[in-house]
Amino acid sequence: MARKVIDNPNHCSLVHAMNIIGGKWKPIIIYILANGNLRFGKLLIFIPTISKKVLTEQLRELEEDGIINRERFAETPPRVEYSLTEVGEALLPILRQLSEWTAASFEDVEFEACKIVDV
Amino acid sequence: MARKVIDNPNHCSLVHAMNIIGGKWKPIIIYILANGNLRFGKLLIFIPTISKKVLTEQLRELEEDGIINRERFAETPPRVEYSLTEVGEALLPILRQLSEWTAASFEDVEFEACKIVDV
DNA sequence: TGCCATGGTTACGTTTTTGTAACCACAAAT
DNA sequence: ATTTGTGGTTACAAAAACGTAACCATGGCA
Repeated sequence: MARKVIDNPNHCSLVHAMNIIGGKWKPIIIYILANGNLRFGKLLIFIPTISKKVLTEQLRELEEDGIINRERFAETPPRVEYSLTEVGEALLPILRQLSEWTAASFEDVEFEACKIVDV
Repeated sequence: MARKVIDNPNHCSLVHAMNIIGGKWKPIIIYILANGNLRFGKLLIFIPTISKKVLTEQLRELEEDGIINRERFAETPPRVEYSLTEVGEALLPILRQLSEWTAASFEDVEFEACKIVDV
């Protein structure tokens, strides 16, 4: 299935950035992976409202863009672990600032409420 | 028309941020308004691929979220000027970092190619 | 009197994104 | 021999976003 991105004739870096992290789920995936490697199944549990299909799609695109690594182990049942690349890690301080900006600018928003819990 | 936002039961600040700036056009609108107040018609020219309808929608939502101001002058034909609020201005350094991150991480992306030209 | 420009709105249709549910391959355990 | 668990894929349907073209109100101007 061909991937759709925003038309970006000027190669604008902001448009490019939004193509990479601008999906409904991608910032959340990145932020969750910031806490360490995670298997596909765990990601599904951490993001309870995402569907298998969409999670797969988002992970593939993030991998294609060099934001995350995908490591498949030769086991059965299969085990696959996702982790941030260096490029992906470099995004974290910016996402954190975005969170801080929201928390500071809007009431009823707590900083970092997307917290990781044990599953 | 009811506005659709991502379900955010935990009030996660990152999800909230993406609800506000995560659209296809919103970061671009914000970045363009960073250069000064602009009338509706000029915005349409600066973003040649957006439609009237969608621009109106995006501006209304940004206004509702306190990111931009809308000033209507009592003239005919009508004149309406859009500008960033303080909250919107606070977003600019973050968007700039996002641009820099993209430019540094990906080839064929120039920093700040979304430049303002005279119209 | 009629026409113009601005900043919209509306109805409608198309495209894109997201969701649902069923299915599959593999090997290990029962 | 059958079941189990993981990490998917596939066909299909629903929802959301986006685009197009027509329309409108206002007052100034010819």
